[in-house]
Amino acid sequence: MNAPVSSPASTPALTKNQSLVFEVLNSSDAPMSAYTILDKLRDHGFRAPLQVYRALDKLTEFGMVHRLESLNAFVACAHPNSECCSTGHGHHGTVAFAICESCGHVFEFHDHQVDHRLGDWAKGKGFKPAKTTIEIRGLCEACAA
Amino acid sequence: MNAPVSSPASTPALTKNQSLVFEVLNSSDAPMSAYTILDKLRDHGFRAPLQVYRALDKLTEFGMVHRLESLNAFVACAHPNSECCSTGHGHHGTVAFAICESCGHVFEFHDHQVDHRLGDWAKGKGFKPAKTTIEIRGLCEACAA
DNA sequence: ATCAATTGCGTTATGCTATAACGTGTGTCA
DNA sequence: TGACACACGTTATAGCATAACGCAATTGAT
Repeated sequence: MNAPVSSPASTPALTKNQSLVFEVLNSSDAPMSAYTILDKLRDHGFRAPLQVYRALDKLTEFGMVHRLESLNAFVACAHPNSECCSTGHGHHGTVAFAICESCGHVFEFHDHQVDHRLGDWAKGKGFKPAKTTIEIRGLCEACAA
Repeated sequence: MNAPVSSPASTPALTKNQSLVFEVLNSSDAPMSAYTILDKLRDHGFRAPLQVYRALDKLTEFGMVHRLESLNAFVACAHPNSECCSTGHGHHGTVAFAICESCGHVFEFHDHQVDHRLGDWAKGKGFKPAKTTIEIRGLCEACAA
């Protein structure tokens, strides 16, 4: 009984572990590390980091979760139904993040011009992009005040 | 005899450890992790990670070294004398990196329009950027062939 | 039906990345 | 000369991530 469970349709069917991990991330205001997620799920039978990492890998592949490289942490996608996400297949955008170093809040956004500009640079150099990371660390409006 | 040694002028005076770490990074084609640097410097008396991390912190502050967040690794700045670098003070740019996942080579570049665009987004949101990371992972021209 | 391939899962062990906390020596400068 | 700042060395520990094993369930082709 480890197979994915059918679900409402739009989002891919998630397994139990994937759902649990996503729930935890999705109800958090701030990014969480894999180990923090693990701790939140001990009551649900999670014992080892790999259980979390495996779920995170899939969720990331589905475009439901993003990894923040500068934080070694993860957030639920803020625009789950937009085409900007999903590494899996047809997408046309890179997601950018602004991360408040005071309150931890993450703003996710997308900018076509930045995309095009980076894409043009790559074209000019013959570089084939696979994944692009854009992260702005700083202070959000509320915290900068 | 632990104080910085005076040097040619343009670059800040580096201590012995800082020079050693910078030399290692600067003569490498690809980014290196702190621990790889440590191994390269065992012959020079390095014993502990902190010796490397402390030097890297300073070199980064001087703008002579960049940290690649998506790799947990470090590279020597490719444009040491440009104003684009140096987190320390007056600079106007964010550096972007294209990282070849096959050969490991890193291309460092700068794009004002990307900068402005991200800056505009931040202004609009009242977000105060402190440090911006832009990293494109993919395949360089030679490796994509 | 059944066998092979695939995928998810659980567990143990391990490896890599980074920092805390302590004490030492040295140069600066009021 | 005493307070301070800074670089350094060492030990210990914290935090992030994956390798390698074996089992269970599902899928799909023959």
